[in-house]
Amino acid sequence: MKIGELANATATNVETVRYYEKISLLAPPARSASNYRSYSNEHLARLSFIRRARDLGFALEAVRELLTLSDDTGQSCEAVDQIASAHLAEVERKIDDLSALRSELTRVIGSCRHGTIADCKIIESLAPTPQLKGAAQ
Amino acid sequence: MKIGELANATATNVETVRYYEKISLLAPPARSASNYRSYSNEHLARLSFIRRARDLGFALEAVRELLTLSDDTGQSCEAVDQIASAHLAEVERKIDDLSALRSELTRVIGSCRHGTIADCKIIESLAPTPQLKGAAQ
DNA sequence: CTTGACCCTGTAGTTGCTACAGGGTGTAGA
DNA sequence: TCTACACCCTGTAGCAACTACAGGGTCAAG
Repeated sequence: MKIGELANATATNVETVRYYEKISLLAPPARSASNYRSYSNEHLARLSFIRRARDLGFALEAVRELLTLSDDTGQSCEAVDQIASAHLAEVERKIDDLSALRSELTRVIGSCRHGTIADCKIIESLAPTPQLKGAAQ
Repeated sequence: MKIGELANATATNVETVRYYEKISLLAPPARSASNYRSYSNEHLARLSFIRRARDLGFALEAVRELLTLSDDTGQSCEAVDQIASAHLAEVERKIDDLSALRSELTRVIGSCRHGTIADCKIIESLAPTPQLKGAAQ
């Protein structure tokens, strides 16, 4: 199949497919007489795997490792579990960070009395020790 | 004060300070005889504002707008409120996305029976229609 | 007078794409 | 047959927000 069909089948951008080939995440396919890329079902399966992993938020380097591991069917899946767990931990860390951010933003926005900038509690909470402004250097 | 002192006072990287100057977020300071940057307290206040806004997750372009607005003390703070609220909405969207991701990852990892890759539920949940593998192209 | 900490400019790297520019190919309709 | 159009090719530059050099200069202490 041609690159456009593959891209379509996996909801991927054509440029992204070529990018994956460039960084050796996807093997270079055969070429037609007119130099068009010609993909096999193996390529389709591989790209689908990549897409699914990306949808789960895995970094490209993690996807690369997962792909390698998935080929080594006899090995224990400990390494896979480890990559996924590390990723989950990272996701949880981000959620915690963003939740703290949300609280703070909600608080700051909630204090806004919708007056002028001079009285704006949002600006105030950003401006540190405003009395310094214009002071000697 | 010199760039190192300013950086220290605001928990910022020296390179980041120069970067902010380059993108015109921070005004170019005076220079010493030996061409060292020499910052005023105004610069300190400005950079502290930037840092605080960045800590709250505002994009640099949003910070730029907030800085401009903060100088216009007579104006209504509606625009400020709007920027902050839009940012909060974005943060909430990200939290939702990550929460969904967490659920899915937890489910996938939880199904792992710690056997071989061939039986690995994590790999399986990434691999789409695995029976296609190696099929004709 | 040398060592070390600091400062300077400018450029390239990071992640994961996306968007051209400037070409070639293939097919369907007038 | 011509031509329009959708698709394909390579290569490079751009995005956010820094970070990390390379290859220099400055300054104070010992």
